[in-house]
Amino acid sequence: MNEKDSSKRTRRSSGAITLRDVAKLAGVAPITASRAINTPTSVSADVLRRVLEAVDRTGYVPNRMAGSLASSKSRLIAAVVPSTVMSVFMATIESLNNSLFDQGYQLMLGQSGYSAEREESLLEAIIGRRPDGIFLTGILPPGRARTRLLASGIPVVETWDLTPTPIDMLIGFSHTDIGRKVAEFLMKKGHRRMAIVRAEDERADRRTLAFQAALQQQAYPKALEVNVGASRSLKSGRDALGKILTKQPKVQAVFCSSDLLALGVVTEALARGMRVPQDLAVMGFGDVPFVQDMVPSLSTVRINGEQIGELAAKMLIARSEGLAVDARIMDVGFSIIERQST
Amino acid sequence: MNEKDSSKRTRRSSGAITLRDVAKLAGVAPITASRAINTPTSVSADVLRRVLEAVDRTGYVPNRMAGSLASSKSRLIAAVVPSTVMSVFMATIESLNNSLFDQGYQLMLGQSGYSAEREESLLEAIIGRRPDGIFLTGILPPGRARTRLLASGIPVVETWDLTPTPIDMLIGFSHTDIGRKVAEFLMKKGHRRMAIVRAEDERADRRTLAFQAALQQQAYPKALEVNVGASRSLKSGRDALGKILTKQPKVQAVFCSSDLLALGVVTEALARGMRVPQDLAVMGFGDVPFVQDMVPSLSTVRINGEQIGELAAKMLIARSEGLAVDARIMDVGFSIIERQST
DNA sequence: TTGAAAGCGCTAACAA
DNA sequence: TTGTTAGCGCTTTCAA
Repeated sequence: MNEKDSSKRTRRSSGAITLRDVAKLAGVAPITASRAINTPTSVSADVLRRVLEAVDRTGYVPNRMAGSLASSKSRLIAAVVPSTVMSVFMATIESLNNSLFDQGYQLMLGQSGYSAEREESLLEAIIGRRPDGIFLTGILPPGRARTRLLASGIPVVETWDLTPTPIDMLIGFSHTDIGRKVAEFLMKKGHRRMAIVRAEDERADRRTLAFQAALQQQAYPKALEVNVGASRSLKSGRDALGKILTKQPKVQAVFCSSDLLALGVVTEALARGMRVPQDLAVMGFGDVPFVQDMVPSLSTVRINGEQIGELAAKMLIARSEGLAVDARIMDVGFSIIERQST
Repeated sequence: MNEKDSSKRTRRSSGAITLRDVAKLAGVAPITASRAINTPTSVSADVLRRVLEAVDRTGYVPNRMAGSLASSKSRLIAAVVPSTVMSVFMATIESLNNSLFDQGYQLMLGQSGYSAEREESLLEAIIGRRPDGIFLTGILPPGRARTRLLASGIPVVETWDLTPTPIDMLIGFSHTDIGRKVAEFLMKKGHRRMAIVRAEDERADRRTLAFQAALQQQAYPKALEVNVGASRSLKSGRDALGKILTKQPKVQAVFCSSDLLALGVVTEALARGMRVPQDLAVMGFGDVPFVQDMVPSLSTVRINGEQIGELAAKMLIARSEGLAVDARIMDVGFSIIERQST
C-alpha cells in the first residue's frame, strides 16, 4: 500500500539519497539506521557495520533540515556583525566559529552594516531559521527586533558591551571605563591638549563622554572631537588629524576609536614631519594584530576578542542543550597596551 | 479526531507560533495563510488583511526549516574561506553576503583554516544543510570532498583562481599571469636582484614559479625565496626581509604574497634606514583598502573581490532557481597598481 | 480563490 | 536491541 513503487504517483523527492535508502540497503528500519549513525552504541555491532557500509556505498549525507525539524535542534548558531572587512570583531567570530565547529555546530553570519533597520530584517530572517543560539555584537536596543528575539526564546548572547538589562546573556566590558582609563593614562603621561578621533558609533560615544569627563574632573581643557562618520578608514584618520591641527596646532595626544584611524593619525603626523610620540602621542582601540610590529608600534586598548568568542560558544551551546550557565553576565575587561606611539 | 485538544496526548511541538495558529486566528486553512504570506496576489484582499493581521498579533515568524524541507529550497548559501581575520577574502564575502541578503538569501560561513582535512568535514556539514549553493575560495582539489560535492548536485562556484576543470562554476583570475606580469613590471623598473616573500599556499606557488620563469627568460638572476609558512603577519614580513638581507644585501625589489607581508618588509626596511623605493622596491598582493594611504603607499596587485562576490551571488542564485547561467567560467583579471613603494 | 490530503526526511514516543 | 507510529511545520498536488 504505502509502498514506494513510484509507478504513477507524483513523487516530490529531492532525489538525494535518504535514510530510507540506507536502511533498505542495510536491511533495517529507518529509525535503526538513524540510531546507528547518531548513537552507534545503541545498536548491535552487526547492524552498525551494515549501516555504515550502506552509508559508505551510497554516499549518504543526512539531511539536517529534516533532522532539525523533527528534533527542534538545529545545531546552527547565528552571529551578527556590523561589518566583516578589517573589522575588530572578526577575531571573535573566528574563535566562535572554531569552538562551534569542534562541537558540531555551524555558524550563520549576518551583517547588519551599522544599520538598525537592516539589523531588524536580518534578525527576522535569522529567527526564521530557528538557530539554537544567537550571537550579537553590541547590545540590541529596545525595539521590534528585541521584542521578537525575546519572544522567540532562542538563547542570545550580546557582546562587546555591558548593560544591566541584557536580552539574555552578556559578555563584554565597560566602554565608560575605557574612556576614563585612557584619559588618566594620557594625563599621567603629561599631556594636556588632547583630541579624539572617532567613528559614528554609540559605544564610541560613551568612551568619548567618559574621556571628557575624566579630563574635566582634573580641570584639563576639553578634548577636541572629530567624528569621521561611518568611514573607518586609515584615510579618515589622516584627514582627521589635518582638521585637528588646523584648530589646535599644539595638540599633544590623540585617542582614536579604532586602530585603523590611529594608524591614519600616525601616518599623517609622520608625513607632516612630526615625531611620534615626542610631538604627538597616539592611542588606538582594538589591538589589531599587526599594530604591535609597526614603527612606531601603536599603543592601544586591547580586548580579548578570542576569549569572548570562546565563552560565547560555550554559553550558547550549554544553554541550547538545557544546561545551566554559570553566569549570565561576564565582564572580560580590557587592557591598555603601552607601546611606542605614546 | 485530529483535533488539537492536547488534553493527554504527548505533543512535541517546539512551542512557537505556527502557521496553523495564524490560520486559525484568521479563520482560514493553513495553506491559505501560507499563500497570503508568500504570494499575496493569489488571495482575496479580505483574506490577505485577516492573515496579515493575525501574523502581526501573534508575532509569527515562519519556520524556514520546515519550508525548506517541504519545498527543497533552503535559500541558504554556504561560503568557505580559509580565514576571516585580516583576510583578503572578506571583501568578497561581504559583497556576496550583501547581494544574497538583498535577494532573501542567507549566508552560512565556514572556515577551512588552510587545512584540507578540516575542509572535508566542513563540506560534509555544509552539504547536510542542503544549501542552494556553495561558494568556495580557491579550487577544490580532487578527493572525497570534491566527489561528494559533485554528487550532491548543489550549484558550486569556485573562486580566486582558474582551472579548465571546475566542479561547476568558476570566477577567478590567473596566478601565473600575475607572477609573470609582476616580474616584468619590476624588471622594467630597472631592478635585477629580486626576492620573494610568500606564505605557504598553492596559489602563491604558482605566482612564484611564473615570476621566476619570467626572470629566467630574460636571463635575470633567480629571485631569493623566503617562505613564511602559515604565519601571514606583518612580523613575518619584517623577519623575512632580515633573512633576505643576510643572504643578499644588495636586493633591489621584493614581491610579497600579501599586502600585510609587504607592509612588514617596508616597515623593516625603513627601520633599517633604507629608503623605499629608492633602496628597495616593494610590491604587495591584494590591495587591502588602507595600503593606498600609507607612507609610502604600497604598490600591489589588485583583485576586484567585490565583483567576485557579486557575480558569485548572481550565478549561484540563478542556478539554484533553475535559470541558465551565461558563462560557467569567468576570468575577472587583476591589475597592477603602481604607487610609491616601487 | 480556497481547501483537503499527502508528504518533504527525519526523530520522539511508545511498544515489542 | 529493534521496530511501529506519529508527527515536526511547512508546501506541493490535486480537487472543488
